[in-house]
Formats: sequence, C-alpha cells, structure tokens
Amino acid sequence: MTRELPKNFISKDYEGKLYSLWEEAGVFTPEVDKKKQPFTIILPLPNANDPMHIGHAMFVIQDILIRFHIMKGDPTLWLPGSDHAGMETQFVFEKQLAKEGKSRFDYDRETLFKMLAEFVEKNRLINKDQLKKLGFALDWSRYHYSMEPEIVEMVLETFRKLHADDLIYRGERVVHFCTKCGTSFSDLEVVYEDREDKLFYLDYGSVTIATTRPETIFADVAVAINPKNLKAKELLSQKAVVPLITKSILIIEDELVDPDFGTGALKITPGHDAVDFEVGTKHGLETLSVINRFGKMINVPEKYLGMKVLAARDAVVSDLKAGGKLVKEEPLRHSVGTCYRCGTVIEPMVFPQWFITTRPLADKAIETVRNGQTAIFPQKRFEKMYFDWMENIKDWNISRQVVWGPRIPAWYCLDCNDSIQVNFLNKNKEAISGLYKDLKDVHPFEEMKSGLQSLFASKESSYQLQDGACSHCRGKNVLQETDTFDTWFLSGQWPVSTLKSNPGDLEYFYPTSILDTLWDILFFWVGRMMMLGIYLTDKVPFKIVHLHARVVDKHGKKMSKSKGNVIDPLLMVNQYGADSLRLALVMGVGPASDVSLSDEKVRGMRNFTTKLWNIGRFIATSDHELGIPESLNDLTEDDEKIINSLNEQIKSVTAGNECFRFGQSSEDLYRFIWHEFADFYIESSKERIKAGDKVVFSVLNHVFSTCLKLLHPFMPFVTEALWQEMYSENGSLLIKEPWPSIKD
RNA sequence: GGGCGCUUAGCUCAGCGGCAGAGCAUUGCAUUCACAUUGCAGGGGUCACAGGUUCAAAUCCUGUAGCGCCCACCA
Repeated sequence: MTRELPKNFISKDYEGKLYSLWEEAGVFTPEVDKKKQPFTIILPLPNANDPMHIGHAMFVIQDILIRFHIMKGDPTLWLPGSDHAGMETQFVFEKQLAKEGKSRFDYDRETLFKMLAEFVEKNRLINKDQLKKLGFALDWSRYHYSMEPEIVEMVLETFRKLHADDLIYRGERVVHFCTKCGTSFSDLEVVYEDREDKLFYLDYGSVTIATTRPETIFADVAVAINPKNLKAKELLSQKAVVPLITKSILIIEDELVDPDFGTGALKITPGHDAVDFEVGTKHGLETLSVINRFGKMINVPEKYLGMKVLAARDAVVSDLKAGGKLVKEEPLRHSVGTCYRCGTVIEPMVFPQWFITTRPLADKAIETVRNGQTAIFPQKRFEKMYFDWMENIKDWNISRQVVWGPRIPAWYCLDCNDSIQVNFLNKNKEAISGLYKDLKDVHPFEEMKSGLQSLFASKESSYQLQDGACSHCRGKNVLQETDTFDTWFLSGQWPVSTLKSNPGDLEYFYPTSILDTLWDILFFWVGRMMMLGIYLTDKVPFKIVHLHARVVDKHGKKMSKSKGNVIDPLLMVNQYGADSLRLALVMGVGPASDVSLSDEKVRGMRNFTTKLWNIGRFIATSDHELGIPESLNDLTEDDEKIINSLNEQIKSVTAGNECFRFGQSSEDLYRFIWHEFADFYIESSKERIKAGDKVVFSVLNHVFSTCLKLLHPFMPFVTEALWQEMYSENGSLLIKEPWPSIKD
C-alpha cells in the first residue's frame, strides 16, 4: 500500500479526531488486572472556574509517563478532576457581583451558595475540553468534581473521624484575617511583603515604647522587656500608662522581646498580634479587641469608633502629638502580612476557629519520607524544604468564613448557647446582627435560619456533630456552623476520596505511583495529602513526588498578566499544534529548573513536527509495500550503524523516562531523528532506492516505526497520525503498540 | 535572621570528573529532488571570580560577588 500524505501535518485536522479515536477505544481506562502492578497518577485538580493557563500545560510530564506506561502494558490510570476552589472562586464571583453593584452581604448564605454553584457549573467543563486539546490521556470515566455529594460526604466523614480521635478542636487564637475577603486564613496563605512604614515612639510614662500600630494602644494590656535588659530591671516594680486613655498597665519580662529593637520595650496587645498573644497567654493577661471583622475600630474612645484602621492610626497619631506623647517617629522597613488573594493587609485577630492538631499527622508524614515510602524528586532540593515545614508545622486552621465550600458539620443549639452572634437578613432583606438572646424575642427562629448569613460562636459554645434536636436540651433551635472548610482540607484527601468512590479502585490503585506538580503547592497540597492520606489509609498517597519546572517567558521572567508576557497554551495549540507545545515544554529542560518558553521555541518544535511528517511522507511515497519488517537481513554497514544507534535510543529513552529525564531523552530523539536518520541515513538511502534496493526499505520502516513509538509519549498526535497513515492494520492504534525493546 | 538554587556562545538553556554542547539568532553557499517549516559549511565561550582536591575540574570541596526563590513571631 502506498499513500500520498499531504505536504504538512495540519495539526487541527487530526487532533480532535485522534483524541476521539483513543477515547472510543477506551485506551485511557485501565483494565484492572490483579496480577499486574498498576501505574497511577492523580491529576492536580485545576480550579473549576479557571480557564487553562500555561502551568496546566506542564501536566504534559504526567501524560508522557502515562502513555509510556500504557505502552509498557501496565494497567494505567490518570484520574482527572476539578476543584471548587472555595476562596478563589468566591473572590472571582464577588468581583462579578461588584460589577452589578452587589456584594455578598446582599444575600443570605443559602442563596449565595446556590448562585456560586451555578456560576461554577457554567465553567466547570471548560477545562475538560482544554485538557483534551493537549492530548492528555485522562480517564474521563473517573472524572470527579470536588463538590460532588459523594466526595463531600467523605470529607465530612474525615472531619468526624479526626474529631473522634481528638485531633479537631475549636481554638481561640490569633488568626490571619482579611477584612476585605471577610475570612481567616492558614499560615500558608499569608504573603509577606516588605513595606515602608513608620515606627512611632510613644511615651508610656515610666517607659517609652516603639510601635508601628499606634491605633491598637487601646488594646494594650502590658509592656514587656527582655529579662537580659538589666538597665530596665527597675521598671518591673513600676507601671506604664497607655496615653490618651491614661490606663495603667503592668511592666513584665519576656524573652520574646528583642532588647535591641526600638527602645527595648514592647507594648503587649494580645488581641492584635501573634507574639503578643503568646506573651499574653504565658502571663495570663487579658485579650482585648479594638478592631472588628470589617477592619473598623470598636471598644475605643468614641471619637475613633467605627473608623477604619488607617484613619484611626492617623487620628491617634495626631492626638498623641497634640498631647505631647509622641516622642519621635522614624521610617521602618519591615515585612507585612497581606492577603494572597486581594493584597489587603492581614489583620491578626483573636476569635475561635476550627483547628486540626497536626503534630501526630506531620510526624508520620516525616517518617514515611525518611524511610523511603515516598521519595521526593529532585530530592536534594525539596526534601529539606519538606522536612523543615513538617517539623515546624503549627496547628492547621481549617475554617474559612467563606460560603463556597462544604460547611463544617457542627451544629449549635442557640438556646444552650444564647450568646452566639447571629447575622441574618430579616423578612425585609435588612441585615440584622446581634446576640441570639437579644434578638430571639423580636425575630422568630425560622426567620433567622432562612435569612442566615453567618454565626459567631464563642470558644465555649457547645456543639454536636449531627443536625436535629439538641442532644442536650432537646430544643429545635439548632443552626449549623456557617464556616466552611479550607479548600485544601478537601483536596488533601483527593487521592483517597476519588479512588474510594469507585469500588475496588482504592485497594488496587492506591498508593498511587507518582504525584507531579509545581513546587509552589508542595506545602499547600502535597504536605496535606501526605498527612491526611496516611491518616485515612495508613499508607502513603503516592510513592514518588515529582516536582516539575515552572514556565517562564523567553527572558526567564515569571509570566504574569500585569507584565503582559503570558503565553496562552491554547493559542499555541491552535497555531503550532499540541505536539509542538508539548515538546517545547519538555525538550532540553533540566529537572525542576524553569522552562523558558517563547513563540520561537514552539515554532522550532513545529518545524520538527513537519520534519517528522515529511520523513514519513518520503518513506510512504517511496516504498510501495509499506510495512514493518519482521526481521532485518542483508544489512549494509550504514544499516547496521543506524540500527545500533536506534538501539541506543531505545535504551536511553526508556531509562530517561524511568527516571524523569525527559529533557534529555526528547533531545536525544530529536537529534537522532533529524540529524542522524534524516540528514544522513535517508539522504544516502536515495541512491539505493534508485538502484532498486529493497533492504533499505526494511531498515527505513523499522527505524521510523520504532521512532514513532519512542516519540509517542512526547508527541502523541503526529506520531499516531503517521501510524494511522502508514502502519496501522485494521485501525490498530500506536498507543496500543508495545514499547520498543532491543531485538538481538 | 535561617535555608536553598542559579551564574556555560548574542539570547534561552542542557551537560555535572576525561577533546566545551543544543535550540534560536548570525555569516556564506546550495536547492525544481520527502521537507524553504529545507540542506551543507562557518563564526562566536578564561564554563561569574579566588583558592583547593585530582594524572585530569565547567563538573568535586572552600570562600567571595551578583541574581532568584523558600522559610521565620523585624514590634
């Protein structure tokens, strides 16, 4: 059979069709064979509301591994999904609401939740098509969405299990709070930025203190000095006086105070600073709050009441100045915590949140990496990061004051806890806020429940883990916690919950083989999966963590919308084909170093695609009996040489794929195919073809068909297209061909 | 403050004990021939710097500088 191939490979004409061909043949859905060792990867689930960006294209590493293992004959599963991404999604949604002149406060939480669910539903499947465009061999029959009832139920079950094991508690601690987003965060979500601020020296009577936050002086409960500060020892018997309110406070000793900073005396404000809270707790001091969840002043002299923090700071400073209490001010460069999402300065505040006791979970997560049950790659660089984080981990605040996400399954009886603050929209859609005991005579319970926005329950509030009448007083006035789970609490269970939802999968495919992701979510996600995966199953969630490179622009700079240097993967796919983009992201890239991507680079890879196509075209048009030879005989020296070189490729590509050296193996293949096979062997074959040599065809077909197999994981479309044109028998697929081995 | 990484051709980067490499860019020539999305040939490098180990160092060790990243309770 001889075929006339078109001059170029028009990727758009083939990609969609080929993907359907694979899907219809079911090659992405593994056959469970208990005698074989499966190969499993869980896809890092993209956010459901996020269109694809270039980072997602790096999943190509996983696709290479997946296709390689499919061809090796392993039962191979790559499980896709999308994440509801609680905070992220709500942020995007609220921006949209703002455009319509609305805000989250205009709705009760149930309505808001429904709106969010609909919003996500519209976008959720977009990235499914996008992932297909890149050729990813995902098993769509096992696709999961993080807000599926079944998945959510497992997450709630985990919460109950942790609770039963005494690993969940409600703690009243300093939490990182964003007054704009209206929610607290875990330590990881705070982004520290260097800022230029002012350091104010204030006269506290017997002592002068230095602070950047004069507006919080109303919440001061002591002044602390370092015990080594001998000069200040005599102060201990005296009192300090908070200016403006002339409040007398204790002077105490604590080694957390840096004797060299400012005056060596630190004002202690447990309500609005984490260190101060620690000092306060140690010394049994009171915690006062002067800033509320909206970033406005409370519990302060009337003139400052209701002011925003920065306005209050200015007012307080000018009053201090007027009162002669401002000793001096100087500029200070220091780092300030900001909200990773909106950039607002994080307000440390004290109120109760749900925490996980992480120490026992982290200890196991450390142990399993130490004893090699999970290996981190590249080891040298990231294992240390992992251990450092796990060793210093603090309890994990898993509650978010965000609507979009699974609600924490705890219920409060309002009659048993009548000091709970209830925030709701009344019948007339007016916002009502107050303590239950003060409101219950005016507003019926049903009104509160149906218009509910949020609850603030004190640390002492009693709760139960199921809905229904109060187990204590049998009362029916029971409301569920309005906080939702940190998204990472849910995605931290993803390997377990997704596999568990298909009978038999957890037993067979877990622990998964490899988890591949960018290093930026090593702690957010990988660390949490390790802790929760081990907790739930007693087994590690994956045997290898592979951290891949970040995509940067052609000058090595991080891509960002504001810099205008982002590359849209789908545009690249349209213009040059998915294979070209894939190869550009992989070829010549060292392990976990940045990938510098540019239009030129993708175009270069497109040229290689064309080259490959034309090699096929040359062979197909020259050889009238196209086919893969069963054996190779009567070989010339050149034939032997190219076959030996091919065998080297088989060895090195196979080895390279096993140990994640894709940059090397793809580069070797590129060089071999273009500069050895095409430039040298094919050129010299032309004479032999003219002379009627048949042996040369057997070698051409042998080498080329083997190259297609070796190249398939990297460039699935063009290789499958060529296979279909040239070697497929009765529609057989390249991806179902066995991986090449060396025949002697 | 602690830790990590990087520095190799004009650009982006591989290589990580044994003659300094690739892609892009660049220079010259060729080409109705599978492919101009091509071929052949060429120019271009004290492998950041300073020491050390070694028969042999871009590669291993120590230090210095510049850049980048991560962690941390800099009020």
